[in-house]
Amino acid sequence: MTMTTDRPVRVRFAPSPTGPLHIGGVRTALYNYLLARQLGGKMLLRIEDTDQNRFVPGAEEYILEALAWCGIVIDEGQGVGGPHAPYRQSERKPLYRQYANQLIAAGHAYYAFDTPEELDAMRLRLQAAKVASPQYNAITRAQMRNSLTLPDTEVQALLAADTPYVVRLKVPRKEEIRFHDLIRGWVVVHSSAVDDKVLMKSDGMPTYHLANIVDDHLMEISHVIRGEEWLPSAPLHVLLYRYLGWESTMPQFAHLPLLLKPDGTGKLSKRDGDRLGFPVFPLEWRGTDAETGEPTLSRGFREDGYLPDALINFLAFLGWNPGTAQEIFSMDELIAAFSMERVSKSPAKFDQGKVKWYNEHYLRARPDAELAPYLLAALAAHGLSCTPEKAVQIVGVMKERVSFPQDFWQEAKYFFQAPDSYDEAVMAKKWTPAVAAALAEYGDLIADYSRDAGGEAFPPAEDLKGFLTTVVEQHEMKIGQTLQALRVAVTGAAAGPDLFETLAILGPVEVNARLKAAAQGRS
RNA sequence: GGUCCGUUCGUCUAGGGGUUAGGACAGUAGAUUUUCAUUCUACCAACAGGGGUUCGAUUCCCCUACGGACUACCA
Repeated sequence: MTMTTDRPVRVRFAPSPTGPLHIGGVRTALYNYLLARQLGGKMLLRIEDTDQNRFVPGAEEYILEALAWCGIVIDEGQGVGGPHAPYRQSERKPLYRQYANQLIAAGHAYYAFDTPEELDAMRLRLQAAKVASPQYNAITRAQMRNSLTLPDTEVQALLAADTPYVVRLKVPRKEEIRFHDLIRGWVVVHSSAVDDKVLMKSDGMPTYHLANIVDDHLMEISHVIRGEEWLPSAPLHVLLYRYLGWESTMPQFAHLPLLLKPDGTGKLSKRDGDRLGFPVFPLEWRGTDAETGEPTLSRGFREDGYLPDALINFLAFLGWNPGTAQEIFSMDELIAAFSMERVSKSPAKFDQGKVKWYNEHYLRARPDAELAPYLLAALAAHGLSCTPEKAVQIVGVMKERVSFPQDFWQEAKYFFQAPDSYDEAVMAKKWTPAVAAALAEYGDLIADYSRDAGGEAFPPAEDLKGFLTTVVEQHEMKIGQTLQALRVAVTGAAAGPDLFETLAILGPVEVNARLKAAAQGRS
């Protein structure tokens, strides 16, 4: 088998625009991209839209946007251009015919005139006869209406009469087909298990199999990295390369393990996301239900608050690992560390908990200034605003305690709105008359301090703590007795970031006002 | 049904003929934080089963079981 290792590395991601890009597709694109970058090769994007019936408007744009959001950069192909344009197979339609003809001329393909009804009948007949694998193949084609069984004159007449036909590959009856897979090693399949696949459909469009091989060859693809669902048809593709005379430049294959549902078994599907409450698409998708025609909304990782770095890091580890203890990888680090040899053979279940963990990690690692816009946006949506500086401060103290950027608003609400209710369990226990008195004095003290500075002073957290210590000592109490009550009176909640940091952000005047409001409500 | 692929803690996985079978997530416990979260520490937890080969197999081979993909004029 030929291993064309010395030619330029060119990989491709070749999705069908039949809907939003699935998260498994994103991983396939990612592995392609990592390999291309690592080896200094090119990453192509080709749109495989040979099925006119399944075309979904907007899907192609979605794919482009999703890849861009993930940081997967396309070097050549749809949306970018390049020397092999067009990169949309529907626009390459005229190109495929000659290869089908070449195959027919060489005796490796033939015309088949069977109607769908005849094909159904054939399958029914074979099933009834308990044939192991009912298919159009070396044996059954002898009973069908094709250019192998019909006299030449009749074939010509049918063709001349524009009778609908397909072109099928003439798969040899007894032959062992071997090919090497980068992940699985040698795979051997007997040709009797491969059927005479349709290469050209009656509408004149090639099927996936023909178009894929022709384009991969023309576009000089060096590695075909795709999902495991393609493994069964790989022997067919090998045959195609051989019969087309391209075996010496046949790409290397790598069939990636599937992504499974988190519960139970089976391939991760669109429905699992809705069922289990997590996205399976990178971006939100507005589609229509295939059966009811109702508009549907599928959530996306982006809209759910996942950071692209986190998603990518997580996805990279679903089926691959560096063999070291390192778990956190930037895209550049992934590029450097990736290797197809370390991709596992077995499928992986999608782990919701782990993505969340990655997201929390990346959220905390992100500079406050980059997180602040999320808070600012939520504020604007609620008709509120604050200075960018304050937003930076708030996300700074909050990011340790949230999983997603959208949580900032929920968690930080009390920085913008005085509490309208208080944690009663804590208040009942901690808001004693003595504590109330001390806190009232504390509020006045810091407010006065601030007023002396023109109402503008925002003392640092340690000063605020110092004031409280002083007041509390005068009341012959311990500071610990007052802390919980102070927090709840000011924020309404029993838990939150460092109390004095919180007070520092709020400012003395506001703190005092809230303290008084809380006291009033309880007197 | 047939063909092909797969099978290590609940999950993602490392490892590999002789190991206390390692890490991460989750879970549990503790420490820190006079809060919660973070962080840190500890604990819990696995080689699908049966045959070989071998001094020795979780590792290599075979079988079984289980799981998955494919089996369209869809990709």
